[in-house]
Amino acid sequence: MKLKELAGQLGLSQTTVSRALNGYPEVSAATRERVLEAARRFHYRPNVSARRLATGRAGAIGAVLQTDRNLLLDPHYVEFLAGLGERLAEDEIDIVLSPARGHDEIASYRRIAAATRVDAVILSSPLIEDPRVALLTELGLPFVLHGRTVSNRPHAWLDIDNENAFRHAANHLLDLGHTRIGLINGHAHFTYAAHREAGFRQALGLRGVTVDDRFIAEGYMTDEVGYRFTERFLNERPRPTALLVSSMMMALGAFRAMRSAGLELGKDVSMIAHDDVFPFLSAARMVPPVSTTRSSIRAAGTRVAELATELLAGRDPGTIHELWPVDLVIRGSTGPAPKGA
Amino acid sequence: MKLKELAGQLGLSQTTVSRALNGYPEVSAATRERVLEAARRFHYRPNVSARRLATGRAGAIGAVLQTDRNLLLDPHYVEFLAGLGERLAEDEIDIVLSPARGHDEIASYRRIAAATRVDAVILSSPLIEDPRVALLTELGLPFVLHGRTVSNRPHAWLDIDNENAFRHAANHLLDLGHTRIGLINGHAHFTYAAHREAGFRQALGLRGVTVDDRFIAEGYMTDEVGYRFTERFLNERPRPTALLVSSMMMALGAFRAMRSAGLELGKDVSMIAHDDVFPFLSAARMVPPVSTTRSSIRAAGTRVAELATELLAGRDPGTIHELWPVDLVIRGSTGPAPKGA
DNA sequence: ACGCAATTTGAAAGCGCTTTGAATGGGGCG
DNA sequence: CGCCCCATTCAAAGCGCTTTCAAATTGCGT
Repeated sequence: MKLKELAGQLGLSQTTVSRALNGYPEVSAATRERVLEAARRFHYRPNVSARRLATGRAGAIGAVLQTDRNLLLDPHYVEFLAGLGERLAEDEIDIVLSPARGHDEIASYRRIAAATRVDAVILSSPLIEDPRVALLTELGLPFVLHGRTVSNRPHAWLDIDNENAFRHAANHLLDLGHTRIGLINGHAHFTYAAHREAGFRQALGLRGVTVDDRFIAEGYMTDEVGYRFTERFLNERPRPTALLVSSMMMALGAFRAMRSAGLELGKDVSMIAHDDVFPFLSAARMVPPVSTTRSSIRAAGTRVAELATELLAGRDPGTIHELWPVDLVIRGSTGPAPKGA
Repeated sequence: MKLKELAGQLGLSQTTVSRALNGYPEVSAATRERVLEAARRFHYRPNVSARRLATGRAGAIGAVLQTDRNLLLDPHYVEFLAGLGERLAEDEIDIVLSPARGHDEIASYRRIAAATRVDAVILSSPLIEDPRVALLTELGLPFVLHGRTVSNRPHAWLDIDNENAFRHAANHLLDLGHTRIGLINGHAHFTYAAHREAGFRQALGLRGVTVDDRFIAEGYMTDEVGYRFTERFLNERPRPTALLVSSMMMALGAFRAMRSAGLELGKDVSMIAHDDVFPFLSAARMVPPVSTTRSSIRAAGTRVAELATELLAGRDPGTIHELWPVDLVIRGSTGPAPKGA
């Protein structure tokens, strides 16, 4: 069933039917209702390619899938994509995935821009200085950045306030009397990791607590890495009495490492982890429940989708900046620093 | 630069230029070369939407992203997507991602079929009896299944020989004198997990070794789950002397659990894990190197992409069946059963 | 009643490509 | 030398939708 046929059935012109379907105002309410009803009845579905050709829009947004690094980081990325995709689906916008090997990532973006198959792209996990912003600006390909990076080009971004989140978390631990606090972080070249470390250091610095570099570690945000770093930290003497952890994945490993070492979470060692709110991984339901800095990465994806839509509607990227506050949720995994530790 | 302009520049008709560009035979070699050169020089890029409209093809293949279950299974899925996408990219075919909550997965496929935005879809991680095959057959949406399921509808699939893989692996352990062998598997409703268990049971059965159900476990294929099951197994008395593990992710956890228990891999406990060949997770480089049943899931993605292309070219889905043999790679993690265990 | 503006509808011209069917020119053959 | 066939090329007709511009209808004030 194509538009022409539908129009024929209704005894109307394609023009009117098209307008009725797309919500243009110059159609009478009665006609619109009639058209919508008929469209439903005949299961009319506009042909996307035709629409795209006529409007000059691809109706799709691109995302690059790094295929040779960080695959273990995926749960975070996929969760973000889930939020992004769910929101875009409402507007009938596709999300098209371009796999790219890390080394020719730049080439990938060039290809995407040249291919004109997407109206915009989403950038994730930016580095502290990320060349992609300049590149896409030059290519004229609209984009929304999830995270932040230094750049003098005005561009759209949404980020969570990692620095404050970890500052607050560290402060909370300091308030509880902890002074030997470890940080298990993502790779330091990522902005979010740098921000978290900065917040952490500032909190300690303001209280005159020296940061012990042996207790700062960075790596892939996986269970295993969490385990290894925690194990290493706990073998130091004196060992840290509290841990700040960048991901719930890592926290799982950290938790097991403590148990292996015969230490009790929330008593012998306190922990606050960053919680991206995975549906299958509830910090609240763990035993003990884990204190977290919490911010739904899926919600961020949803919002980024909206921002992308606004961008395509013509909004100036330079005006699109959102910095989300992060909740600090205190639960059983944090307790006063043990006395004689 | 559009086709018409390019044709104008060359003093040729659109027809000829289009044919030259798309490799049709009725263009003289000289003309073709001239056209290709000009296209390059003017950075000509065909408009995808126009081409899609004219050919009636979406130029895209769909993949559904389960957003509320199995996200931890993602590394496997994403690795598969990477292979799929890389191959499809060569043919300028997009991969579009449709996020779907598990409960309305069926609705998602209906929506995808109705929207006509993709020419085919890829099905992953099939259940033993998977309703999607019947659904898509009825909807008339071509698809390729990665894995297998019972269905009387002829359909295209590619799978690895999980049953034989685990039979061989189990046989190898039996040859080494192991009789108490544990199986740490993916969820049993997935076909691949069922096949692996079947292969495992057959091998033991043929040697008259009874399978101890306490040593069979299934769960998400993550590090953590591997750790927990292994820990549980090792606490039994007598404990298993060997383990068959469905994923390298799980194997990492299993390995740590052994270490925690003071046991040495390859001596006190042997292990063979299934290796999907993640670029960042090399079984060969571990200490000790891990024996594996090996089959690159990325390569499978690549091949599925090719099969999908053939499907779209008109090949009968009923003729597309590929069952890949799986290598058994023996390394240091397997050794003779300990004497007095 | 009449004229004018506002409302509603329609015809037709694209959007940029593919593909059908026809035209052109040159070469081989009798 | 004339004819037929093949290799090339082209003009034009779509593909299914959006959108411009014009036409038809309605409503209103005077």
